[in-house]
Amino acid sequence: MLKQYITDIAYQAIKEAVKNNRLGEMTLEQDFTLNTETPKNEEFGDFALNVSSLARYAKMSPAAIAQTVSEYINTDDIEINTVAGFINFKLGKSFLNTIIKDILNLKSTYGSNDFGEGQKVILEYVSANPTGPFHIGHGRWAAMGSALANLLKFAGYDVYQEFYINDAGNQIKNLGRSLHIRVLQEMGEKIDFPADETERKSFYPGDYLIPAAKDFVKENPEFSKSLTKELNDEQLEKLSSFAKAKMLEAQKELLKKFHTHFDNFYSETDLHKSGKVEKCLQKLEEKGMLYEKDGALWFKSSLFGDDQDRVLKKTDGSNTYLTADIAYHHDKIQRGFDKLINIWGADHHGYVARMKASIEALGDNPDKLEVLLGQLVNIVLNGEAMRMGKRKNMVTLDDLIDEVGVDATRYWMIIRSIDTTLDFDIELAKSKTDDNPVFYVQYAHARACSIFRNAKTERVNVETKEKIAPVFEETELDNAIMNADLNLLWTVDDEKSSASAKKLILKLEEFNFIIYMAARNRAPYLICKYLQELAGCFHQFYTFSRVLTEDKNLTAARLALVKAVSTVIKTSLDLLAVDAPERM
RNA sequence: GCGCCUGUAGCUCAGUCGGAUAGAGCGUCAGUCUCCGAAGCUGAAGGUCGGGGGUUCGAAUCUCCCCGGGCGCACCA
Repeated sequence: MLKQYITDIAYQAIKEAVKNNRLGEMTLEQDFTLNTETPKNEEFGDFALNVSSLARYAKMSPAAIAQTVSEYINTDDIEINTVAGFINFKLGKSFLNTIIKDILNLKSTYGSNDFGEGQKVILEYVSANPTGPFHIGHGRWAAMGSALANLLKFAGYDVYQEFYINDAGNQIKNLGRSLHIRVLQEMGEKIDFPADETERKSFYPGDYLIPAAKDFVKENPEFSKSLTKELNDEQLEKLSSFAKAKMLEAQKELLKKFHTHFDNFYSETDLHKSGKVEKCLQKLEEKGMLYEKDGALWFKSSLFGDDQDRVLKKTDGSNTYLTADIAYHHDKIQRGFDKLINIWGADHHGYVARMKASIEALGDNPDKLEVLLGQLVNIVLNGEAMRMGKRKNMVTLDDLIDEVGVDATRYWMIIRSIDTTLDFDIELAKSKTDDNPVFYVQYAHARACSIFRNAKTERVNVETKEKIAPVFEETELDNAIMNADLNLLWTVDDEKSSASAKKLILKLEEFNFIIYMAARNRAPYLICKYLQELAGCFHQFYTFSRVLTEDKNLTAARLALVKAVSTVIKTSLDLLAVDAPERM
């Protein structure tokens, strides 16, 4: 990427200057970092390097350092000037043309890099209980997780996506007992969920079990008839596993619809059956990490930075949720992953310390686990925020998607940094106006595509009814673009046209840096931000530069730029798994 | 009380892990379609970066103390 290129040039110059004793007391052993940035004010140049950080070593004024270093920079086609402690670089046309050529040649791989060095990453997200439909929060993790997976792959990681099914424990029994009530209702019995608030909490009274009950009765008529208000273990087991399978199936279907792909669904029940949980306990025991107290088995997690020790085996002999989770994460490491990245809701942040503690206790590096804590989602309806999680007005993800569509839902779920609470404004996400960044970006892509359509099809002048011949035959269009003389972009004597073209090309180049930053910070929202800026630059270019003209050569040059733009928009939207429409 | 996140323009948010005059979108106001999609573009107004100390050449950014908001502190999952 160009930023790196500039930084390298500057580093070489500093080296030369030091060798010639021009930088005061500066030596090369000194620990300094150079940071090339894009200036806020574009009049300064295309890139800027701040050398103030060298002042303390050189014992010279930043301005003098900038001046001296700039004398040792020699490159073709870059203009250099210094202001105070800054060295400013202005790129020549050859650089700009090369950027377009690169994009046209690299196509959908433009922007990718090997930052991840092929590290094997297991990315775990959503991991919901199979006890009901997803709520809106799950939607944020699903959108963000799948976008992050795409992004990390693009940045050179080897990513494996996994969904941990929390299908063990009491909640599954509660689900079975809830289905039981719905089945009895189906059979015509007058029965309902307990009215008492606390008792009701161990049931799932949502309507979504009604269709499941209908299916159950259809598939198990005799069994259903034999059911009474009292359940034996065998019956409960049958009901529970039926409901669980139904819920899981619905969840999988929705994930698919939501462009979220998992390589594997990992069942907690299977984990228990495999004996891995017991094995993991043994391992902890052997390492002296366990002790008994008050009839329970405890893990010395406080040795590794946790606030307090944690119970792994309850007094009744059963394992806690944590026990299975420890075994699960241990298993991930055993499967050979270098990096365990989890997306958890902020309400689980207390678990990070104990999870890391368990990894360390089992003899691995706790830094292998990276937990991304996502702040929660509020639904904003008519300008009023509704807390999610309140059972009454819980909006399911399915409802939300039906209301605003997959694309807009995904985009809005990704648009904010994971650290901030997301206000999801339903009306705004639905709106097909310029308030809505999704449409702004998609429109830019559609507009670019429409230029290509027009370039090769006959049009009619609305005013004169005259036919306008296509600029290029379909067969020659691609060739014309690939072989365009890009210097023509700069020969027109229209200040605004060339300025907007240059700004646009530099924005295209910035994509490399954005991918690097977004991957490094695990921050897919940066792609949204970038897309909006890129779309803005393109719209501006479009207003100042007519693409389809009678000058075939100029048209080809501008089409090449438009092609580069649509390529990068498409690549970016693909990373977000949001559609890039050719017309809207 | 302890822990994590957070407070930046009227609103929603950026701010590249200490650097140039703090940015963008929306909203407001003023312009802009005989021509490739006006779902667009141009311009203007708008901020003592929650408050106060500290660190240094330099702080929205680091540190400490207050104030406000969200989430969590189970032998539930």
